[in-house]
Amino acid sequence: MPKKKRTVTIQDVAKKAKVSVSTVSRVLNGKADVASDTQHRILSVIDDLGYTTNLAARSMRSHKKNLVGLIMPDIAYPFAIEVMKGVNRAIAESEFDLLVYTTGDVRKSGRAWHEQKYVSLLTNSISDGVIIVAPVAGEFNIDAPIVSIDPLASNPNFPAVHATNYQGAMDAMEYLLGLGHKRIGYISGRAELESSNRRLKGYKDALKKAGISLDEKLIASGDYTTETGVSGAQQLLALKNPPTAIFASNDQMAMGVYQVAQEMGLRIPDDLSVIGFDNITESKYLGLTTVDQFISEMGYVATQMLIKLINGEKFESQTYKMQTHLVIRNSCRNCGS
Amino acid sequence: MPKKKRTVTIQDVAKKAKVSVSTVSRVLNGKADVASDTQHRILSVIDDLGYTTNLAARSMRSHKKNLVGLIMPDIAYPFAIEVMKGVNRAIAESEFDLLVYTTGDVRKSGRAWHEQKYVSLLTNSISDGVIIVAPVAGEFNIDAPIVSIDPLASNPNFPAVHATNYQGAMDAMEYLLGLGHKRIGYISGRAELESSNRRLKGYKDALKKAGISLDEKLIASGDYTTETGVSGAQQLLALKNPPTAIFASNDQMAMGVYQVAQEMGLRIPDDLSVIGFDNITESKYLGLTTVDQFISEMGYVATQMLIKLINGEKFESQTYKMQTHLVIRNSCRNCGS
DNA sequence: GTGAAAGCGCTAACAT
DNA sequence: ATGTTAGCGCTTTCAC
Repeated sequence: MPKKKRTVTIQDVAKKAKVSVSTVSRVLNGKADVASDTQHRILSVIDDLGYTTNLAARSMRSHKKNLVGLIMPDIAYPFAIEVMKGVNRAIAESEFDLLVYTTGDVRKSGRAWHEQKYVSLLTNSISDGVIIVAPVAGEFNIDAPIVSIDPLASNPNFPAVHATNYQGAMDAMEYLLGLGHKRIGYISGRAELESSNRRLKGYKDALKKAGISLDEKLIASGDYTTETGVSGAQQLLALKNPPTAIFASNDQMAMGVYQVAQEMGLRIPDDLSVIGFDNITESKYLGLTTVDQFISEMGYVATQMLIKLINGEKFESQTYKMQTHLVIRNSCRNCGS
Repeated sequence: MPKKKRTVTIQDVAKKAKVSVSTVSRVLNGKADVASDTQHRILSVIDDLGYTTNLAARSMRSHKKNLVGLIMPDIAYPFAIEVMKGVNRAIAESEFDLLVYTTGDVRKSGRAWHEQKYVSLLTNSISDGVIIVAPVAGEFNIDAPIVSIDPLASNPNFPAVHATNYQGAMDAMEYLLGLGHKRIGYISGRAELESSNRRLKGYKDALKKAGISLDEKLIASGDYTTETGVSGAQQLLALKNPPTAIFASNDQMAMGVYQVAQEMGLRIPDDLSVIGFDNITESKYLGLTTVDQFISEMGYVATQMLIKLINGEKFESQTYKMQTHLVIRNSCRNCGS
């Protein structure tokens, strides 16, 4: 067990195997024209010395890294974790490895800067392409493959995976309206994201369709964090004429609403119907109704898209829509009363 | 928005700013001795060109990467996610960035090989040190800083973060014994891990202390996955003289036990007491009693240890013990009857 | 089938 | 204060 030995290089292998570095390199890269005799010798030396290729050096020359990067907000964010699971699954089925970068809290300043930095770093340094979850920046001055999940509203430029956000919000609203609710509060998400826009539009259109005029006071603004779910719910429930139902535009905010309802002694769903988009956190155990989207699938699909891009394969669409799905976990006994 | 331009190098910056590459490099690395005039010129060129430094090239020369690697099992594994949150928090407070590598399913073959490969890759290529969660391999032929979380039993060689596994198991057993249980089943974890050993020893010692002789049939072997929780519970409950309580050596396996109990129509905890180590998954919503350990804290602490190692700081202990904590979420009405 | 040598983009002496 | 130059470890022509 040699201790402080310096890192083993291809030179060391070459020397010990009494061949040139180029021959070792050939073996390392599975080139055909190496005598199987030398091949085996080299292989055994590699094993002996415990040599592993220095990725940095390799990628510097060959420009092929077999690595994809995943850039996402702070992983305290459950959505990101779900995505990561899906990405991981696709990676396991591929020849690529995964590098994960987190940009820190969504609300922290400097996020956009981080994101830009990481994208550049990853693409021109060590990875062949990147997946960005809920990005901040809209453009990246690089031409390496990028796929985003839950992209910016303003950015139709590059491939992305979306949920059927509009339809999902409509489904949620139609459910609530069907129960007889007339005053339905809404807590919005990060305004710059497409998902947030589409969900809000679903909310508004559903009201219009039902012939209910929009009351701006019933819309609280949030950013997809539990904290804004709490503050949104407090704001809405403090109204003179509070809503009988609250549609939180994601699951984390729905949890915030749930907390506030508990504190105020409101029973769910009898005193207050709560519905959330996405289904990740504890909400499923608490019986909140949700619009599910198959988040880990989004990661899976995005990864497959990215790999195709990297390999230069063509594929039909630049965007992919995941179906959402209304799940009623709890029904209301005296709704709209 | 120039499209297919090849990647911008330090040379391009130097040329455009009419200085040498070394001057650019100095600016990039915040060296003092650059005229603030040239400094600004260079900075603005960098901005213009959208230049970012090629990490691979840099790390190849400087051997300083400001990156720590986290190597862990497939992230479907909830323990790993918790750890990652803690690591991420420590990273956010530091000058380092985080690279995450997953080695795939614990049960898949080739894991040890992957792990070795990643450790080498990460340490000699792109990161300054690594954290390994629940490792497979016991030794690594590199001398870069390594910290492990939930390490192998056989490996006192390098720094690690443990839970107070023995004490936790004792606490759990004393609780069950205190309820009057005489036949307590046990489902073991991945045998090669220290945590598994210590927990099992706690189980055995607690029985001995209570004067109950060990019945080997009451020990089912598992590997910390829900599947083995299921199979273990099936095995134990199929005994002629089945246990009245089951101590699953982690939370995921406790969930497996819970599932089996449900299927068999056993009420928890009245028909069967179930206790699990760790507290991560749904078990907390289902009222299972658990021995909590503050898993994300383990990630946090491990990261801080690693950073100290990287910076060459000395610190007292090579290992760190996280306290565990028995949480009774559900009490039993007719236990031991 | 194998070796020599150039060079990827960068940093760190060593010059000036 | 700035430029010149020698590599870091690897892959890849181009020889032989």
